[in-house]
Amino acid sequence: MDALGPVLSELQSSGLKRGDFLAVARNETAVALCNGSQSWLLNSPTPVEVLQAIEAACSPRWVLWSSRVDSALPVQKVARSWNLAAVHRLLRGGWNDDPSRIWAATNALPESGIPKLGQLDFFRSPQNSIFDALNSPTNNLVGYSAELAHEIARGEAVQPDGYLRPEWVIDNPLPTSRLQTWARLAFWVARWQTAELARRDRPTVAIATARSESAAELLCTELTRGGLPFDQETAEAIIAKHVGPRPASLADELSERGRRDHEVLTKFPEGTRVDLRNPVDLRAAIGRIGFDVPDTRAARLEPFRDQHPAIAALLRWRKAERIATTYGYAWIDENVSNRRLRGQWSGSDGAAGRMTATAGLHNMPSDLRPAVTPDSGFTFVHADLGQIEPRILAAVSGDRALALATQSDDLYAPVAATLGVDRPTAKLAVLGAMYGATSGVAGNALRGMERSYPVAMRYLDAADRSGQQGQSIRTYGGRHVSMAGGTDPSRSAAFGRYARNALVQGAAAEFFKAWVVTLRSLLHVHTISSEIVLCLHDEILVHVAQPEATAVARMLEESLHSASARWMPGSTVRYIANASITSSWSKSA
DNA sequence: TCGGTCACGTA
DNA sequence: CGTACGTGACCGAG
Repeated sequence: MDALGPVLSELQSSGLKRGDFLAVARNETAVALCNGSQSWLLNSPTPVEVLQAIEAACSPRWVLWSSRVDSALPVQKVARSWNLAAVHRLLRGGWNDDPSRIWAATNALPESGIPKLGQLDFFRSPQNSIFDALNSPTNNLVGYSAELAHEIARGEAVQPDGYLRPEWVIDNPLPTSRLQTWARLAFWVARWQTAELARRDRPTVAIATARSESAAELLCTELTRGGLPFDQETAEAIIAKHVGPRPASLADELSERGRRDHEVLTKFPEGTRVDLRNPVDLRAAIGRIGFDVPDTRAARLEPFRDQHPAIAALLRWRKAERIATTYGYAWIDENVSNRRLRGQWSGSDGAAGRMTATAGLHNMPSDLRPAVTPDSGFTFVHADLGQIEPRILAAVSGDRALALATQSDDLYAPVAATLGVDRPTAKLAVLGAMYGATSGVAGNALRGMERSYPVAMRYLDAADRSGQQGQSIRTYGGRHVSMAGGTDPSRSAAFGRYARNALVQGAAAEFFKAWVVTLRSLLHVHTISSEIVLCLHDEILVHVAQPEATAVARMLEESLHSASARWMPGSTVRYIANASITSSWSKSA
């Protein structure tokens, strides 16, 4: 820590201002920093304190390689950050975000050439070498410092062909000897990414998205660590209702399973031998009792529920089987501890950029939601965004008529009035347009959409055409969505729908994250003892000390307004958050 | 042991 | 023949 004093004063005298990039790489005993002109290595048994002191003195924008490598940025709550992996996914689309790919992108090197460990052809063709690039007047590396050029020339981290050395990339935790280089490289990648975003049609929006996505990564780290408050006893009681009590042994489990199967099998004709878990076999058996179905999905069988006892029994069996296999006792044993259900959170998926989570956090059956309960003395504040996708469509397409409809609490009411159809039809027409539905939408309603909301419809059509032509697209916030493969004629319609949906779903995901990260910092600034414990695409759950619940509910609203104003300045689109204070997740849905 | 298919939960 | 995700059972190839 003795070294911290000089570093602090050097940082301050270097002209580092609030929000300026400061790259950091750390392990358990050391921290490396780079501000572009200088870099430092501090050996410290308490790297956390080092970063906190710098945060307090300078509040920079911390540049991190990724939340996996640097998950322990200890100044998360207040810190501004720039997550190279998250911004890389924004720039390039998809979910690949390892340092070797990020570095390759920064240096305009093809991903196909990224060396794998054990591959010894380091000295590939000299074209595309980083030295050529440095000497080219049109390179992507303009602005590299002499120091970084030397770093590269030394060849420690970077091969002669410009790629990161594979053996350099995989070390975790990072060796202290490499921290300073990691920090230097990070700084320049951040600068390059910023320049790349600044070249976009809407540079301010793109950079704001990059910051928001970076903050969302910090939130994901917190969600992964913190977990979802969960009452195991309640959950096991619900599971028991479906599949019986917790089996005492494997034999017990098997006999319970056999009993459930038997309930269904007896409903089939005498002597039927069918494996309920084998869809091909099952389809044949269903055919023999008179139902010729293309597949055996629940939705397909539902119409015949009352026509044969075997169908009804099978549908009940399916529900129980889902609980037994996916959300049963094993699921609890694997994912629940200390009253928390924990899964791995990711800030953006591979397609349109929604958050994802493992351990069933995003697809837990609603039957089990009553088990999501606050700690004693705490409560939940729950909110979901009402009709978010059509509102987002109104915003990103710039359709003034649709924006006018968003003024209503129920957007579909004015749309129905405009189209001259009933509300359910209006809703189908709007959703159908966004998702590219080809059936089930009344023709006159669709024509009404074209007539009344031409700007929104053209926006969706343009996306559809891009998808069909295999032309990649960008969301409002600047996320690249690859349409590679869309040129396959047999799949062009599917790509059209995919593109259409990606622009709406993707922008909604960006909006949602802007909202939650705003709330996250607002909660912290007001030192409310609360945590965001769940994000579900348009839904958020905050775990909060009871007396502060109403304050949190207020902040939900406040953060929605400030986030939407920042997300699209001057927009007249109205967003709705339905907030409630509740003692279990289920009661709020 | 792996990838593909089916199925199903959530939004 | 609306989209996305994560998960698990089963099948068949290796």
